[in-house]
Amino acid sequence: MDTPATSRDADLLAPLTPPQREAVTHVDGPLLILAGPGSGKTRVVTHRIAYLLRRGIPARSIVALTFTNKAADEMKSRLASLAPQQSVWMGTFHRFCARLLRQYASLVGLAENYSIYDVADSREILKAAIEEEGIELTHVTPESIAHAISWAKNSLIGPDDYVPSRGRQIGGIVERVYPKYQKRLLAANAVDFDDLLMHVAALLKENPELRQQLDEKYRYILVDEYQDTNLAQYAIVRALSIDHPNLAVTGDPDQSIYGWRGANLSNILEFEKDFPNVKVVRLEQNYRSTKSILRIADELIEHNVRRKKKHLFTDNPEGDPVRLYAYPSQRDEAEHIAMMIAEAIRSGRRRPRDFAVFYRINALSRQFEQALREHVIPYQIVNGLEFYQRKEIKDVLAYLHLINNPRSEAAFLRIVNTPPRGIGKSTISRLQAHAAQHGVSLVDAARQAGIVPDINKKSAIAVARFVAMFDRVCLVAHAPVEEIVGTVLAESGYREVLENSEDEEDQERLANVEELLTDAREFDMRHPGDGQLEQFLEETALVADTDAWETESDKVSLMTMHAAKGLEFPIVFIVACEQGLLPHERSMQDEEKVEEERRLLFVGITRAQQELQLSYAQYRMFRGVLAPAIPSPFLMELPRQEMELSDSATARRTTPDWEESQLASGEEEKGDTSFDVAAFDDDYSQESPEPRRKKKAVTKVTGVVTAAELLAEQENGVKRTPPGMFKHGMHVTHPQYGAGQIVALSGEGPKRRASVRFGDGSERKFVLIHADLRPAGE
DNA sequence: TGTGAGTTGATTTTT
DNA sequence: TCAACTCACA
Repeated sequence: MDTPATSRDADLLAPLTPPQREAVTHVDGPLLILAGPGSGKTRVVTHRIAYLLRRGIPARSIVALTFTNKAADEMKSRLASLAPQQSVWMGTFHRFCARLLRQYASLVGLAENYSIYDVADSREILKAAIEEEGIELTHVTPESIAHAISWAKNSLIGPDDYVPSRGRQIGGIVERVYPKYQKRLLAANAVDFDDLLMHVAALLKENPELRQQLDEKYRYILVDEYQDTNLAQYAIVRALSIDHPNLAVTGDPDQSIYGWRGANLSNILEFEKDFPNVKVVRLEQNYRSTKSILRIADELIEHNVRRKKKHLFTDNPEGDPVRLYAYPSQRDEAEHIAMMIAEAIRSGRRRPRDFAVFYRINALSRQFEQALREHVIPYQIVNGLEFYQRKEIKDVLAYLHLINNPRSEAAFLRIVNTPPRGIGKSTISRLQAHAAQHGVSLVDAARQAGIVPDINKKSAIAVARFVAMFDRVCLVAHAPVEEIVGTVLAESGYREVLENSEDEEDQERLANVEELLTDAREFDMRHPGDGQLEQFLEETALVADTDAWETESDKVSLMTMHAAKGLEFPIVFIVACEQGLLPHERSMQDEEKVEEERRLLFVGITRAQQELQLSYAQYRMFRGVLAPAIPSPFLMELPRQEMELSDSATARRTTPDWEESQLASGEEEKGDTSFDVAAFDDDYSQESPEPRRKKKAVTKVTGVVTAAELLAEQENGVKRTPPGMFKHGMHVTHPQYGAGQIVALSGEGPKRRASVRFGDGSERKFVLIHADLRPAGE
């Protein structure tokens, strides 16, 4: 098969560097491409597929597996321009498995019309399983049980093989709940996300002939983001590459950020051991970022131990120094960034789409949304309540799910009384009991509602009406999807309820439901012919939030660093680089997790092409409490001497600014943020130069004065309001700052502290027994 | 059975 | 902060 490259291939190979070319022209045998950020990985993969096709390998023998739909789409469109008319299967692991499972469902105890449950559906089933076992959750949450089960599935540990690790309370619970949960899923003819992988892995393991057949069918397999594969994915790919080990994987251990989802870094670190005669290609030249950005990234990631060393380099220009900014508060952070963006756009230097703001957790997006709105800058958020997660959409889809798979427990529970039709909680649990007792589905139990004990006549009639309605919509099960959705909306009364509602939100819901109709229509056009309901449901189940991101629109992008993987932007702001957030508090105990957090920041940094700013706030409101923030320890690992720091006083100081600012964050007695805003004087604080300058002066004094103030207070016999008097939301006055309102209280006794927001928008913390803070009007 | 007020409790990342 | 859950009442 391996014919050498010819001059015919010049168009394909000419634009490539030698290492890239080496990877592209590798045809048979395992191939490991270690691709640093911005090293042209997608280009290599697509060019290689085009090259394989030119060598006469049929398109149907090639499969490209990606992590996200977005990545698959990107690959598809790139390949389309290289090798038009050729349809190579590209998609996510989950989609690939869903498709296989459709075909071989019976081998794992499912019917081919199985449902794919999303996280919310799965959670409902899990709760039911927990209840069934009669477990009182005291120290564990359904969340943690779900995580343990997910972990087990990704590690290919079935419900009957689960052995709890000793000493952990949760283990025993999982051991009991996992089999019940799995039984329920099978009874409902449903799978969760993890099952898609686990079932297929089991399928391949237990059916050698089928494995061989599929190995033969998919002779050339490419896996993108290999560093993020888990054991199940590894097993699947491995099983399909025994007779034809033409497995090409690309990845970067330094960009592995899904350990919490079971990704196993060993998969890539030990690829060379797993597959003999591996061809290894390293792509280390970066075409994306400036030298200064790349150096920052490199220095940071050097602090990780568990990695393959590599040296990133670029021919790109040096570029501006990376900025490291400290802000007094999150509000200042958002405001300043929005202002810089607004300014760059107004001057015509930049367009909104040139900018991206990254944060660790979605909850941090609000400040930035608000600030961008105030500056009338268009933006898009990758996350939020994604379309298919909205209640009204899930409701309507649940009808479709139940039509497609009448055994689905989650779908039944969701719609049986949506919209309200007089079927209450007790009736439903009686139906559930009846279903469990007689081993029938909930729909069938509902059919027998008349004979179920304890269900009164009124309720039984309501249930009968529901069943009749369900049977009516089932009549159109094989119609085009748009027609099914239309019938559901009409027959269920869902549309009527929304139309007659006064609630404005319901009008929005109605619009969303109409949008779903449009979706269905588009789907029908793409899939002519009837009976496509199942495929429509599969598509909707496997789309992710990140897929909604619009590449083309001219907007500022807001997203988590996880969502940013695989993207690039001219200017990037990474915000809230604070301990507890980055690294996240749940990762701080474990050095391996800290390394993953470091990689996450590495991913964020390496998205930037021309400019990068890292920032943190000294006070942050989180979960409704204002607390001092400590800069992320990762920031201290960066070469700060070559970065632009926001604190202009730094140069004058002999002590490193760092320790001091940390100290300041912890020392509330100063009564101020002790933040040097001098660096902002030019652009930022112009809107209100007076309060700012005053604040700066105050900073210098209060730190020293607190004690003296206390002394003076004693001498003068000034009466302080007792700390106990202060209440949340109370209006207060301060001799220096004027009128304000208490936004948070913390601590007890002499340490009792209050956060006060003043008229100028600033927030300050006071130790109440020290500060001359009085209730307003006294 | 449905609704609304009030309380509590928990807060990451995503196919 | 905010969503989920409880509980009382219509």
